[in-house]
Amino acid sequence: MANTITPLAKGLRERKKQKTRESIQHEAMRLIGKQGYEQTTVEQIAAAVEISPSTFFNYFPSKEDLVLYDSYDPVIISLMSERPAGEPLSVSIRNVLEAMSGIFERDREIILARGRLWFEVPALRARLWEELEKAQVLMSMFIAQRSERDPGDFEIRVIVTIVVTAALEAMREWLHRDGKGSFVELVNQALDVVDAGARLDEIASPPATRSGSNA
Amino acid sequence: MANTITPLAKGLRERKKQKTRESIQHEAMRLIGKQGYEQTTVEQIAAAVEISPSTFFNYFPSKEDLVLYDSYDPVIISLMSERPAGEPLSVSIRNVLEAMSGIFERDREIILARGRLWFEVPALRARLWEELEKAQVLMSMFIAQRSERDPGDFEIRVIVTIVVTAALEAMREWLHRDGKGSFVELVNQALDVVDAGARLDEIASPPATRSGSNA
DNA sequence: TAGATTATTAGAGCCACTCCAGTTATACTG
DNA sequence: CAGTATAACTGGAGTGGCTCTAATAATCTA
Repeated sequence: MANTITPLAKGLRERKKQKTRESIQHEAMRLIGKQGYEQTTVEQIAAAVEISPSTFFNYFPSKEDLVLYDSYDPVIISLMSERPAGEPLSVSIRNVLEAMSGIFERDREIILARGRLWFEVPALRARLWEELEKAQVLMSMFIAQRSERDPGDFEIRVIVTIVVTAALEAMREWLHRDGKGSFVELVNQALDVVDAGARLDEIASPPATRSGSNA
Repeated sequence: MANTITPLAKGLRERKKQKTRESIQHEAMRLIGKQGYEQTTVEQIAAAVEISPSTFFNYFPSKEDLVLYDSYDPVIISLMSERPAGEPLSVSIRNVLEAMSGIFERDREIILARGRLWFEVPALRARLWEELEKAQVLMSMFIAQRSERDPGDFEIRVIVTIVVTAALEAMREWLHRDGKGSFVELVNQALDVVDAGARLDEIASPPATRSGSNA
């Protein structure tokens, strides 16, 4: 897929490298789309791109990274850093996503394909979490700065993790609906739940509570 | 570690199997504790228990399961199902954990050791998420039943994922503090954040901040 | 064009994990 | 208590992701 960011490569070396990188990803996605992730071996991908398997690992540290790698992060980070200081995280996310909804719509098909892989292939789902954790660390730093707290602050981390997983759940739902409808809207819905304190009764009518939570 | 649940094995076969299973886990934890997870091979573990590597995989589908496996789930499920219908999930969790705090204190050392592994070894952290997802499905079913909604309901899933990840973050914090202090209390703190709608300003006063964010 | 970098490669090797066929130990039946 | 069904255990061969290394080839710098 044509990359949004084409950093005007300098030397032949750089250009060639970038081309190889893209070739690998392209061929890999093609093969994986046809055969499935687990059924596609690194050897096959390497063969398709006409490089040696060794070289594959020069470009991607693992087969997983191949699928995980995307170019949205810098955009998100940049947008996030433009948000005003006092703003609650969930609001920031709403705004950032709103600003990105164009990109999402444009890349809908690709996001769909990759998203499906994420959730269907256990190895990838697992790795996805790793990536999200990195994102969370970043976000924690943002909020910490805004609020003059420590980036390692427990409450901040909780807030971040809540918001991120809510968004992820929205992604899952979106995939579940086969990419029909607006992803951004689903995230907003998920964030509504967050804002409501994750209580069902704030959303629907509560059933007859014989409650009496002791302790 | 002596299992809480000793189901009064019937035949010799069953008893022997259980003993082997425990041996494997015991020896494995010993080796891992001494050498680290990645440095400990299945072959070594098998050798220590005097079984063949093939047999290892008869007992545990993967090396990861070895560390992940625990016996709290049934307890939690049972306690959860006793919670009254209208109760918000975060409240249920608070109560369930309160009821389990005795167990947590008793098994403190083991939980600490395993917890550290979870978060330090990437492969395990990844698998942990898989397990948590299963737990989330279960919880969704509980709430769905209570609230007469569909178990696949988007909002329910969001609520569940929020609460679970908040609790997990509490676990991380607890480990970060080397197991000092009460785990249950940390979970409560995390759930406070959930209840407050994941907003910092509900917790602390918003600062003046010179914001910084340029771009 | 010479020399320093950097990319590419084959090959050997590690380890988790699978599959299979043969053996051995327990359980059940008459 | 023998005989057979059943399930556990085993070695061995194989796969695939991934690492390391040492040699070679391509590109860049001067």
